[in-house]
Amino acid sequence: MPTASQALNGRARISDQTRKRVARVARRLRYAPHAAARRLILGRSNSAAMVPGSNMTGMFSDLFYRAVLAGVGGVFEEAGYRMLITPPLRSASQPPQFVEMASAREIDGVLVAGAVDGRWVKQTMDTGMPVVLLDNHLPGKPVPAVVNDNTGGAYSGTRHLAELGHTRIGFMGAAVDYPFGRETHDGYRRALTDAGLPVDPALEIIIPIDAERAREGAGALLSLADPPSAIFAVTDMLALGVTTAARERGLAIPADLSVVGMDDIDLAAVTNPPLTTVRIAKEAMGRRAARMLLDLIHGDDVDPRLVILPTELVVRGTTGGHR
Amino acid sequence: MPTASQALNGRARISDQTRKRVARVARRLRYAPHAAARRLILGRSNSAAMVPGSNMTGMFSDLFYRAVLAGVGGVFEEAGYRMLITPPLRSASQPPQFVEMASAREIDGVLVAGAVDGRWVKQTMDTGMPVVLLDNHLPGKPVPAVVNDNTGGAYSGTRHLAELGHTRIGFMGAAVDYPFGRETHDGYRRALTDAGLPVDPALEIIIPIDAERAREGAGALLSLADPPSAIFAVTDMLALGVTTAARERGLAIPADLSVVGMDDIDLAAVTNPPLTTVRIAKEAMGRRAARMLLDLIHGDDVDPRLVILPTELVVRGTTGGHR
DNA sequence: TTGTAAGCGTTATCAC
DNA sequence: GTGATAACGCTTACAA
Repeated sequence: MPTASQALNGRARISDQTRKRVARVARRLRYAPHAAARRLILGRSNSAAMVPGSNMTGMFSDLFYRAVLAGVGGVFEEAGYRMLITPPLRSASQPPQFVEMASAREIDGVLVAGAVDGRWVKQTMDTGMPVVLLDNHLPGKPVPAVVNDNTGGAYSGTRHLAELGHTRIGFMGAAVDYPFGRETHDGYRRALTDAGLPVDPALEIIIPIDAERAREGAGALLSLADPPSAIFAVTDMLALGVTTAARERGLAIPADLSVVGMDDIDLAAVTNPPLTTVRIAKEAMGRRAARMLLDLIHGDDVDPRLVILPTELVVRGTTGGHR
Repeated sequence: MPTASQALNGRARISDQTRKRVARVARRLRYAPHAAARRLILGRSNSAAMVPGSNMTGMFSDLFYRAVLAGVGGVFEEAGYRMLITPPLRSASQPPQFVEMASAREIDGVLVAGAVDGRWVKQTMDTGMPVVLLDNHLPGKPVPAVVNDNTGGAYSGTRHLAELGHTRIGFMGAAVDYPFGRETHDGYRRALTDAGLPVDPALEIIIPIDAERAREGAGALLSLADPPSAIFAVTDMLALGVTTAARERGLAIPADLSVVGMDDIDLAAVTNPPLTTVRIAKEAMGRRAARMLLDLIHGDDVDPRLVILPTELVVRGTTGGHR
């Protein structure tokens, strides 16, 4: 029996002939090793949990996380690791599924994407289970994390509008309870200040990420007595809601209203007109976080603990000079 | 050691005092049983794989499958089962992750939602692993499945329009490679025929499920020399694309164009005007499929193998009489 | 009521 | 280069 194991796993001093014979028989018998038995003796499962944070409404459908997931999946697959996605968080009082999976040693590590209660993260790390945060970080806590430069991204999107001559620039922010919301807001305000523009709270609106809500919100902004001539939205979905609202009011884009989004989802390039946006390195985020987790699992120290990925302004058709 | 096991699992003749003492110590030691060891001896893992079918790519899937997932998750949680979601299908030639997980006995059953290559389903079932299909069925194969009455749903949506006096009723179908596409098309045509209306292929358009594509497609239909006065779309997202296109052309809904969708996603009730649609019992679909899988896992026979859930026409504000 | 021994399927260790 | 043996952590039969 050990011979078979050795042969199949390509481990040790086994003659080529035996190896082939074993392989043939295994195939004929449709033999597949029992995962539980392997992980019991090996002490690892070669799998990790991918946890959709509570801000992640859709799962795969969410265009943002789909790209992130592709990055994570690619690295895992290459490393022979399996990614298990856990269901959306359940009844708040009970520990989420990943906590149980971690304490039962079903997985070797945890990757949390987005908003999560820090308590569960701590509890999981306390058992020695590696955890990496993605698109989120717990300020002040030494939890390894990979995030986008949200502040810098919002800054550059807003600055782009200011440089085009806009002086009344609206802000459509996200009502989410993880740093993304605050950081984008900071970036927007800082850009205004640096451009010598006043901050006007009347031009700021903060809503859940949802194209329909964005449409309504944008409608409100555009109905102002002194409406903005440009709007920075913190995600492309929100920006698309803004363009819809503008269309409904007969406003031409970018002639009457300039719009900048953030993400650069696939859809952004093919809308009419194509969306000017701040590109987030989504796949890179996923890849980086996955590698970090793998390093942690292998016992290597990761440095730095917080990786901040730069954004890139992509100027397309929804922004133009202020008349 | 066995005493501890018995005490914790509430199995046998253990004194209440011992039981409590064991529980206290376990908590203090933060003891959690090792999943791999348990499933090795018990022969089951109390977990099942939830597989997102290959049609679940775009954002449409979001709202539809979220509801389905809620149904599945509820039943599983109640039964003490864990649901593991596998990543979207990878490079086509390799077996998808659920096949490997099944052959390694990592899971006790598989729930596939949507389009899937029948080959992998067969291979999995051949190993004795229970499989249930959800929102999909393999015609002619005895794979247990829970589906919506797509034909009947499309029929009732179309008939509703015919009964309102519309004689030129457009069809916006889904280009997907699982029965849903064909079935909805059948239902539409049958309703026309039964209403004594001619089938005009010029009024039919079949596109990927995507609001943006629907907008373009609807634009084409509405630009016809003799345009339809009503459109039946096979999903709410498509229907929403139609209403957007109509708005762009200055058409009033329902005065100038009646629209019916299918799904009844949450969004449908709050659009302006609210969408008339054919409601799919999404949560019930999930619950039913989950129970079926659990029965199969417990060795019970399920009967019938194919469960077809009825739809319900929900008349709201996007349909009106033909002038 | 409790403790002892066996065994689930795999791999690592060690004689042969 | 190959085969026996032990061990991973747990649960279940069975003996005390």
